[in-house]
Amino acid sequence: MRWQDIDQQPCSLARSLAIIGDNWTLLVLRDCFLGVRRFDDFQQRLGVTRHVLSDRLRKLADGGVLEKVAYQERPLRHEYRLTTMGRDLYPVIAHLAQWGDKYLAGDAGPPLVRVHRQCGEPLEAKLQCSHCGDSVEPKDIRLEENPHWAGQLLPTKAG
Amino acid sequence: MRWQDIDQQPCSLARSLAIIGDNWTLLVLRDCFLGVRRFDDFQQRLGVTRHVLSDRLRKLADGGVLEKVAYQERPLRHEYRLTTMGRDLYPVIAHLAQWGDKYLAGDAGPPLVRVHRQCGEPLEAKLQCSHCGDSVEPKDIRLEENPHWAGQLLPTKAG
DNA sequence: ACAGTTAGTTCCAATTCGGAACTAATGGTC
DNA sequence: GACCATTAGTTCCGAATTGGAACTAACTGT
Repeated sequence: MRWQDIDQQPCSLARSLAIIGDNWTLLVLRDCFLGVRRFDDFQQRLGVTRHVLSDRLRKLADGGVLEKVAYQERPLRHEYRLTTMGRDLYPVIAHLAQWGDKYLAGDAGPPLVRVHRQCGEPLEAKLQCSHCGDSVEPKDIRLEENPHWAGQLLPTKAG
Repeated sequence: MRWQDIDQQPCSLARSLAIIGDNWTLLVLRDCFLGVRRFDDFQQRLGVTRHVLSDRLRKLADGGVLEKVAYQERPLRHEYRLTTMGRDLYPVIAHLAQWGDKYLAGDAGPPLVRVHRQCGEPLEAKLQCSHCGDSVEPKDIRLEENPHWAGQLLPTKAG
């Protein structure tokens, strides 16, 4: 199977990765959350080649994560802004950065600290059930298959 | 800059992506959380080619996300198991799958529902501050640079 | 002796990437 | 008017990676 066909899978993770799972794409989104909006700014901060950046921005815009907005005419110029759909990816990025802070920081410690403005404390994100408020680990989750794909999604004991 | 050098960046997200940001890798981890452990099972479920799978499993093991454990000798066979570091990626996968459920599900709805065993309700993950308990959005976060990289990480207004 | 199992490795053509140069549309300066 | 600067890309080429298939290694069972 080719990676580009991964969005055909009946799996929400696979479909998400079809939009944001390419190399460089999550770093583009990191910079979006830092306020970067213009092509050359992305290119200089990331060091990615221009045609790869062009491809990734197009995929993000096609996927609805970013929107391309004209910020001037004569000459016509566009910038890229997060949509609501894009802003909803913030928890993914926050958890991934926190994981890197925990396991991959060097001697100087984490490069950035994310401070919660309202309470002034560094953010410590945990996976919590918003129904009961308890924190959630993998073993606390039971998966229920949508009957439409019954028996096709989960591995069997046989392998 | 080459993607393979991205782990040199002073950015926790970039360093995380150096381990788990390649195509297919997060789908390998999805299957790990479903209990898949063996090479051929990953290969058949994912449809990825064998040498790419081999490469990704090696990177995950080298990165400390999976450990390679012998489950028999004569002939020697290994399986891949999540480490604590690997299990700590569950929030990333849960949020990403939830995002796909919300924005990318087809007419039949999300393929899987993640039920919190303790309370019996479907998991609705939100980014929350574990200090004050409030839910957190991008605009609620202020970034503080580690002085070691002062002025080098965040974009300037000038671009 | 021969098929089956499991975890890979090897080979090749096709695709994608990294690096650099180039284009297009326009404004500002000498 | 000629020339440089800005911005967002596109084009070109050699190198690296991928997808697909076949092959290897080390056994077990019949």
